[in-house]
Amino acid sequence: MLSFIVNALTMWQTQHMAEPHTTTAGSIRSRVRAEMTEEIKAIARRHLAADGANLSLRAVARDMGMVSSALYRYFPSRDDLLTALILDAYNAIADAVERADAAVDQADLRGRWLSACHAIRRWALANPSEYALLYGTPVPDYKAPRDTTAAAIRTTAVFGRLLRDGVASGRLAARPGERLPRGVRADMRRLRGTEAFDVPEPVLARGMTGWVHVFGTVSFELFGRFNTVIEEREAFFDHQMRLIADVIGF
Amino acid sequence: MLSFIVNALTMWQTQHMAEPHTTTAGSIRSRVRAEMTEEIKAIARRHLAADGANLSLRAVARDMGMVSSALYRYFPSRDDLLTALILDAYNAIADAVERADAAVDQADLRGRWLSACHAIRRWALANPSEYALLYGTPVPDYKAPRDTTAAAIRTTAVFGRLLRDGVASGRLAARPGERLPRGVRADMRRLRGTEAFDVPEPVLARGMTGWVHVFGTVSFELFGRFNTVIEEREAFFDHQMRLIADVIGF
DNA sequence: TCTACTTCGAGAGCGCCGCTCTCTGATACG
DNA sequence: CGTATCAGAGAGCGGCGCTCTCGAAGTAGA
Repeated sequence: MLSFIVNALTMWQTQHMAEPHTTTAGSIRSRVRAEMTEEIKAIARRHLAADGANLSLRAVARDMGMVSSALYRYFPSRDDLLTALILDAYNAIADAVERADAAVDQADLRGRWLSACHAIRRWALANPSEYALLYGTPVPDYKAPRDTTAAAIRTTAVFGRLLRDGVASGRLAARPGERLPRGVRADMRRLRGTEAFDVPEPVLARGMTGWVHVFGTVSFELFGRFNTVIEEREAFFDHQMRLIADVIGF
Repeated sequence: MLSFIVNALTMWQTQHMAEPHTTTAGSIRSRVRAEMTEEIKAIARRHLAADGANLSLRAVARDMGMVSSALYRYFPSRDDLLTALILDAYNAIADAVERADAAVDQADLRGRWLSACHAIRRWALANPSEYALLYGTPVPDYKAPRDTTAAAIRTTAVFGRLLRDGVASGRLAARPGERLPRGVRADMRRLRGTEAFDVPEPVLARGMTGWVHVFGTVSFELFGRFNTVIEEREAFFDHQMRLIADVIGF
């Protein structure tokens, strides 16, 4: 089906043969290959949105106008295609959250927190199947490759920066008499080793409450726990996030 | 395979023929049928625990020593088998939570809250696949039958009773100046219509923070978000639930 | 007790699925 | 220009959910 792209690029190459070194032959193949890969992912995303997590390679291949075995030239297995989608999704939600955070006056910690939280919810509602891929039930024995965890941390790092900015501005600090249980304290201390989360242990612990609560609330809404319970979901979400902002100290 | 049960029961019936009315012939069939149904569910649960949510009817049938089509005498489809498992699981976790709540001095609201929360986490850790079935990504176009929602509410009703007992004892009340956004207030007022949740709107709203946070924390742990982040998970969970107890007012 | 009816399991088969292997024709390159 | 590389097609494997038909066995009523 997409052979017209190949043909077009081949014609393009032929027309420009007089100018060598602008593009090697190899890079043409790889460009076509990259475009095909992107189109496969785009179609796969459409199927994901339509049919939920039961992504069928054969259905994607049909939509591409190719036979299923041909897809294996681009992704060695269904899991690898899913991994690619997951990686893209992690980066997409991180982009959204980073943008939302940056759109607010950097001194307004509470505003940045709320903006970031709503960005997560909006992205999740707009891309429910992809959100479920990231934050829902993990696929049975799917082992997340290293790249995905690196992309996953981008979103949480935004919250880490919020905490650090809060500490830097004096807004956030360990409260007098605030003590953490030994085990919690040990984990928080270890996490401080990561530069993005280098804040006093009690502050970090409160931040994790927020981290859990944002995604917990979004997942509850998306996974249907609010059906027949909460009607005004954006209002409820906003209220919850403000309440947690108070807990954190924003 | 299980024809030995049929045979045994038939023999039993033959031996007791002198005493009519103790068991009608029809009830023998239905007893065997009930035992078969239970065994199918038991095997299905084992498969669920082993292979995750990709439950295969054919595999269950193989373990039962029957051909796959025979299973359809007991469950009209794979979804119906899953529904049965879900229903059982809702009741199992509700049993655990109710027991945990009842095990603590009824006047000790904070203790009851913590006991119930830990019961949820313990049950989830002991039955991860079933927990995922209940609180994880919903199956694409699986429509939860009415029975399941009735069973699902048993667990949340425990938290409702906690709130009501708190209000009755004077421990919980709307705080001076505490106001809810219009949308949230409307939802809370509607929910008060359910007897189990008839507490002042602001108290109910705080209770829902707890509801979301318990399951949010458990899901995060179970779905792997704490990997390489939280090592001391029980301590972290306990800390989180105590923090939320403060928020609620327990 | 004999007969009509119900129930159950087996078997074959349908159209899906992920995945593999082999073959062919087009492209890239020395 | 010949050779090596690569993309796609096609056939096929075993597994899946599910349907239909058939015969054997159990049940119930005269």
